[in-house]
Amino acid sequence: MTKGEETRQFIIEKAAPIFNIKGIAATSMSDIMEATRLSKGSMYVHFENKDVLACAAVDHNIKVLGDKLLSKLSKCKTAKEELFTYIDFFSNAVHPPLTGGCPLLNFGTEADDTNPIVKEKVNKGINFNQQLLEKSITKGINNGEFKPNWNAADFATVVFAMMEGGHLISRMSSNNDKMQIITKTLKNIIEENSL
Amino acid sequence: MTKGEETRQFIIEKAAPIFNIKGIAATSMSDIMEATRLSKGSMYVHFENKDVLACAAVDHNIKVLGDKLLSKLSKCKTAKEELFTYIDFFSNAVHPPLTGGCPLLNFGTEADDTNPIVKEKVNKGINFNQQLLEKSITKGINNGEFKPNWNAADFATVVFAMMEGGHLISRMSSNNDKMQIITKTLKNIIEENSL
DNA sequence: CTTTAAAATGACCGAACGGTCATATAATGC
DNA sequence: GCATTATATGACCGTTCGGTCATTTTAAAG
Repeated sequence: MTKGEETRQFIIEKAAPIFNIKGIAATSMSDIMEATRLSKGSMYVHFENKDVLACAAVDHNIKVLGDKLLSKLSKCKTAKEELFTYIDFFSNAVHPPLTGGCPLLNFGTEADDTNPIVKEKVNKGINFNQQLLEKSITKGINNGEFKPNWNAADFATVVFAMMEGGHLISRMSSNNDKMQIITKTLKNIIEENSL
Repeated sequence: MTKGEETRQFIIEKAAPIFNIKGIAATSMSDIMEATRLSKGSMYVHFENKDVLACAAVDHNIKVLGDKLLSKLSKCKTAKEELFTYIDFFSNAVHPPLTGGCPLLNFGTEADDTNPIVKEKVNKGINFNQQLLEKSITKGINNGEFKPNWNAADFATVVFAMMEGGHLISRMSSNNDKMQIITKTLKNIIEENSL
């Protein structure tokens, strides 16, 4: 990795949590300068403008979160274990895997009506999550862990939606109680569909 | 209502959808000037600064949405009707009741780590929704519509979380299919708990 | 109608914004 | 070690930001 690539990566890593916490619009290039201790000119050597940097930061946040999740999932043996691991991974909304909370929720709501590029990145991230869940369920059905008539795609959507909704509720109240109701409910449904 | 109060209200009504669509940070006073066709000085007669106007716009968005919902709910006879009406009211995320989507989601994620006042407004809005749902369920249990062992508070949380999560998914994909899975699932659970 | 207070105006302010560029420095290939 | 290219710097630019204020216009009260 050349010096330039190293610096570019360094900027992204410093910028990513700031964008996730403050949002794209509310984050200034000065914020990134302060965090990286780099000059303004240097930032523009590696990113042609703020939008490009913001996009790179969005990508990085989503990727880091996905990698952490995949790392946990790779240690699972059964499909049920995978689903429980997924739920547990996101179960603490007050102290979530990424500072600032879920980037799909944060960037998604901000980009919604204003930034189609970021919106599409978030959409892909959501689909990735749902497909992960669906694969685990299908795997569990195929190997006899789960009831064969369970609708994998539908439950994948339900899990993702409930976790994101619970995330919102618990972050707004700075209290994880409601998120625990969500995780408990989801785990009960999984148990009901286990053989 | 005096002229001043009228103008203040007029500004709020014009500003509210802009804040809901663009977010607080990305909305400028110039945006509001353009929408209201009022001078900058006039804005500051009625609002001491942008934060105060933004708070008023957040309040207004949440109130308008709540009023629309309560209006629909007031026409319901049974508890089950109330729950179905709640779900149907939010069932179209691509063309939601408020332009820009759910203000609790929009302002909540933006305010999360940066604006404790707005965050608390959103928190109150979430609690209001959950309590509405819980009351309907409790009412249905008490009048024999629903199974007596149904956990009203828990299901209220589940409904709200799933609707918000479904809202996010469907808005990011600009497609309501996933939201329909959510509503179908919720209605099924309600039917299962009906007597 | 007159008086007085409230509301509306737009020029103006300093600060912060995103972005540029000549210059200086450091890394890289020969 | 030298030449060349890539990277880093910070002063600088035009624009927009949130916000102020003297002045004018309008509404409200007597």
